[in-house]
Amino acid sequence: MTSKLPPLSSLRVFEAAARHGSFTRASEELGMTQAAVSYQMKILEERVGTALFLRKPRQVSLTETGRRIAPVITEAFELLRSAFVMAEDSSQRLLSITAVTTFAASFLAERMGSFQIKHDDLAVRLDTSLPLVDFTREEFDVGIRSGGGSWDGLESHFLIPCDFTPLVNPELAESIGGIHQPSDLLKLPLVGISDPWWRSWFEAVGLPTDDLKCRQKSGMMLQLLEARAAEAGQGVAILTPAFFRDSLKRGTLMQPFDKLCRDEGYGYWLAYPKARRNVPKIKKFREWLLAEIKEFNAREEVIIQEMRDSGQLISL
Amino acid sequence: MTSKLPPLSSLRVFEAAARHGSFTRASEELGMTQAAVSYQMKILEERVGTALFLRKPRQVSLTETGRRIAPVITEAFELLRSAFVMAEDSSQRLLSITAVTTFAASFLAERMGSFQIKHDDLAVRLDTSLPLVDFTREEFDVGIRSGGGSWDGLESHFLIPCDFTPLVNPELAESIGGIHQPSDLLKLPLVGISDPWWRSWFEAVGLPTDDLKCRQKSGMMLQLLEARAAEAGQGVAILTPAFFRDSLKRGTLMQPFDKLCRDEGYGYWLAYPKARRNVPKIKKFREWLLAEIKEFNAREEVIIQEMRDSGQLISL
DNA sequence: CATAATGCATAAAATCTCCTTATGTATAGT
DNA sequence: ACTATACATAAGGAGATTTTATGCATTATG
Repeated sequence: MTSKLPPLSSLRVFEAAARHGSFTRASEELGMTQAAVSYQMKILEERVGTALFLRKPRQVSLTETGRRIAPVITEAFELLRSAFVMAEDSSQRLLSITAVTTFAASFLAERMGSFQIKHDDLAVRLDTSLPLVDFTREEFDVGIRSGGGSWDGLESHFLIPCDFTPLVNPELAESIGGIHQPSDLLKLPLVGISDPWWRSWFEAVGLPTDDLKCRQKSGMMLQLLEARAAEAGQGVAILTPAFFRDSLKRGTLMQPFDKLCRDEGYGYWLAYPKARRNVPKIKKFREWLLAEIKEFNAREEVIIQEMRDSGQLISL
Repeated sequence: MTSKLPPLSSLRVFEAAARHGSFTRASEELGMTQAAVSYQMKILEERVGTALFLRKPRQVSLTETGRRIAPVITEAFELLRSAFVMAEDSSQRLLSITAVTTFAASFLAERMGSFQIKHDDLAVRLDTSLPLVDFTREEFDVGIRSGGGSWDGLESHFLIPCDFTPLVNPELAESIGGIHQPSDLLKLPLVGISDPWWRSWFEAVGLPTDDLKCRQKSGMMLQLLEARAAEAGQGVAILTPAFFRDSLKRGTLMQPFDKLCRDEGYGYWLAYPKARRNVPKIKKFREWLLAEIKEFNAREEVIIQEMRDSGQLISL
């Protein structure tokens, strides 16, 4: 039923040759030699079983059959071309981001606007529902992940480290007469008590951790919930303060100590398939994001310095 | 301007894979291995810069982009296919014959009708204006030529030999008291006096040929004119009697002697490009023509025998 | 729940296609 | 006649495509 097509390469050559009425001219357009065009046309004619060109003295001209199919072939190739213009267009117009919730909510949410303004030709889809996207299975362009930053087939750029320190609602802190040393924290409920970050942090400040049971998974995914709980005064949470500058500034959260712990080697990363590193929309996003991160880090330094200077942070 | 197309072979594969939603199924349709399909899709996606399929557990599905271009690609391929169906159709529907005038006028003219009836799906173009067609330069399917039967790149089938003998208008013959021996012919004007056939024939019957000047070219092309002249009583012509059975039967021409000369190895041939021997319309024509020739030869034998028997032919 | 079957990916090796180079032929223009 | 143009052809090689063989993940089955 599906009548077999002639070699497609010969069709492309035919299309050009028919359009120019000249093998030489066609070869120039296609960037190949005249001999190659001649060869391809021979192949094609043999395959079709009919002459498509008449070899006149110093030129070729289409036969009846050739004249009949030429416009159809040309149209078909124009369709193909248009398909790929479409493909580029459509695939360039939508940037799909999958990001871990915390990062999306605290970092991206307030900054995507600037990206949209800068690249108003790009629509953005930001999805936080999937934990660790496999780019070959899900249709995303880039991902923001937490982890070690080394994934198979993926290019990754370090964004920010997983720093953490206890944050607490100031009123809650006041209710126990303020927090002056780490052990004061134990007077309050610990939000996310099974988060391994707690153990790390307590160990780092020299407190016993025997009665802390750690869950397997890091609480990074849950930071947002824990932060809300802490803001609501339900206890102390162990969080990445950089993500909660707003709350810290507003005063719904405070950071008692300057002691930050860090998951060494772990952090937030931008990641995308290596092979697609030069796709324009990905390039645009990468450049924008890394610039934002740079600015973000610079600001963090300033803020932390200010907090130290103003005595808001108890240095341990 | 002409945005470069991805490898066309990969497009064909994509078209099938998209249609089936399965690499394995596509590979079956295309008669290649599943690995090849997988490879081609990888190539294509790299080239386009976007995933076209999502690799789900036990199946693949089109991405947004893939879904967008798939129907366009399919349409393009359908166009291509249709072009070649058209090509076959159109090239199969018209049979172009180039034939030497004599053969066309005397043999084909009265028989083409039977061919048309037998193959009423075929239109026929019969052209006698070109002497020795080069099939690479002129758009003909088959040719009927006279000559040795060995042409470069052409398949050829012997049709009938170049027999010749003098023919004359019976009334003209009567005007000199009838023709009883070859030398009687000399009493009449010889039409086409410079035709080399005259020399051959006179030599064959033992008459001196000193005063005959021969032209280079055989008169085969001119037989028709000479025949008309002879019929009109303007002289004796040297002709292929098989071509003039009508006139002989009607009595506008008569053949005085049974002595036929023959250009050995020369004759009328059916010829066409070797490569096209299996093209249906050519096959049809060949088979029809060879059958007609067979029948024609059988009839000739009968006619000649009858003429001998009835004493119309003087045996030399 | 273990096992088989299905569907795709990948690596290595074998082909095979297609292109180039080099040359030949025919023709048109000078 | 001579030169330039346009196409054809042959040989050789580079590269693309395909196959084979295998692995992996998932679904279906006993």
